[in-house]
Amino acid sequence: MQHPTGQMTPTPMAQSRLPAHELIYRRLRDMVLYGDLAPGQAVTIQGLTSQLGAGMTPVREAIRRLISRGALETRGNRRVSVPRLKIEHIEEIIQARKWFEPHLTRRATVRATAADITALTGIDSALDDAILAGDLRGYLELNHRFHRRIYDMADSAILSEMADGLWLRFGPAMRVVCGRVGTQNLPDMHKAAVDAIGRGDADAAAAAISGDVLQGMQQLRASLADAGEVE
Amino acid sequence: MQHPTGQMTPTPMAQSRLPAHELIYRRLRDMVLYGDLAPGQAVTIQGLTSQLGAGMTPVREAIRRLISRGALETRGNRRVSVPRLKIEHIEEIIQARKWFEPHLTRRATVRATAADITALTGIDSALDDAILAGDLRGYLELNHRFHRRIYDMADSAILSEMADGLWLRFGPAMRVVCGRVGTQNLPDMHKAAVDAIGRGDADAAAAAISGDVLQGMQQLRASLADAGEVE
DNA sequence: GCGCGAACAATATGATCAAATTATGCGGCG
DNA sequence: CGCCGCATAATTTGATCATATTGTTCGCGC
Repeated sequence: MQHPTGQMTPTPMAQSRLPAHELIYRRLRDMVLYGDLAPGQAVTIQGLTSQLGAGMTPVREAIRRLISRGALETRGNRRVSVPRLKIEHIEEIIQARKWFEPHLTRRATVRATAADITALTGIDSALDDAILAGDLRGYLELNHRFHRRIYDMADSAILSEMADGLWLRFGPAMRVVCGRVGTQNLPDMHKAAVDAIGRGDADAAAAAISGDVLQGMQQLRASLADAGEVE
Repeated sequence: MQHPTGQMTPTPMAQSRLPAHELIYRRLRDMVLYGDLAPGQAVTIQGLTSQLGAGMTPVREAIRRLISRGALETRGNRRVSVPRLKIEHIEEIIQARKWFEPHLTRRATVRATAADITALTGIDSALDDAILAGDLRGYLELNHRFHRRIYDMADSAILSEMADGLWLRFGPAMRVVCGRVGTQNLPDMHKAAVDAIGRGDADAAAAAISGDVLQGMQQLRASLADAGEVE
């Protein structure tokens, strides 16, 4: 029962008794995560207060939290904007995910319940639909949800939070790249992963997830190397 | 009302005026990091406003940032306190550092300059003094500075930030443990590490740092396993 | 043991101040 | 006569605060 920082939304059944700064944070986080905010775009605090109809303080706190997680950055002295992902930062993210993802997948595999398997299968099925429909936003959201479900299964609060934080960094760039490439030839080794997890084969599951992640990250890197700038 | 009589920041040079929320954040972070706040201790926002002589908004933002990094937690619904490190969380931190530290050390080794070596040597020398003097706070601070200097040398903004964030989680517990054990028999494989970095021997450097970190973390785990509760 | 209310602490707002960016106007130079 | 650069004004935006509001805790009387 611990999501005090609120970077994870475990259940969609959220209590509406949550403070405003928490709600604002989640909305802003999702906007970053699923590409509603473009890389380089400025994020003004007063713009958000009017756009979201909220007061200044909750918005400020939400922005600070996003900055703290690397989802936003302060440029120059005070202005805040969505970071433009640099090539060396992608390298770092690749290195990190190359360790985090198989590690968490292994732990998830040995802890997986039947409910977990059906949940993963369901998410992946919905993800296929989104791909076929060309629903970019749906793809991004379901893909993230798939991986985060595995994080949750791993029962590693700290490591999951760290791995999840990486998504905030490549989210905006991912949106741009997918918008260019299209949703058709996106990596999807999810079925192999779910299968391996269901069999309890941690090695195979870790390999499948690693392959999935690596493929996606390398596509991101390649697309970003082409057009060094993404606006 | 309160005009800063001067920017007498101890070590850094002429730092242009940083916003209050940034200064408060750093002070609070250091308090967590070096054990001025005990695990489980409550952190009230109004207490800090009066203690630090600051307004509410900067304090709130600083606290949010610390929560976001796992340095503080919201207990129940609203109250904020320093987290009590649980044994399973230590396991996670150990796993993470077991990957982060050698990775960053390798990168640091191939990028090390002469200035880096002298800096590391200087920090480690001061650290020895602190140990001899039984200066616990000095030990904690210099030990952290030593490792963070290596992070900086690795030139990996994202990974460094993640690795550094882990310190916020075990900082308070580390203080308690060191207070019990004393500063004498604390791990210090720093000299071997600096030596290896100076030789450009990435493998040896990574091994030394790994040993140093593992030793410290295992001591932490052992001490915490003894007295499950730390007050 | 169980409400009830007082005290306390966090949440949220809008006002106010300060900084930075953009717009503007003036004079000199080509 | 028109263009450029610099200085200054205007506007936008961020930082901070005092205060009102809301929710939580805890002691007191029943």
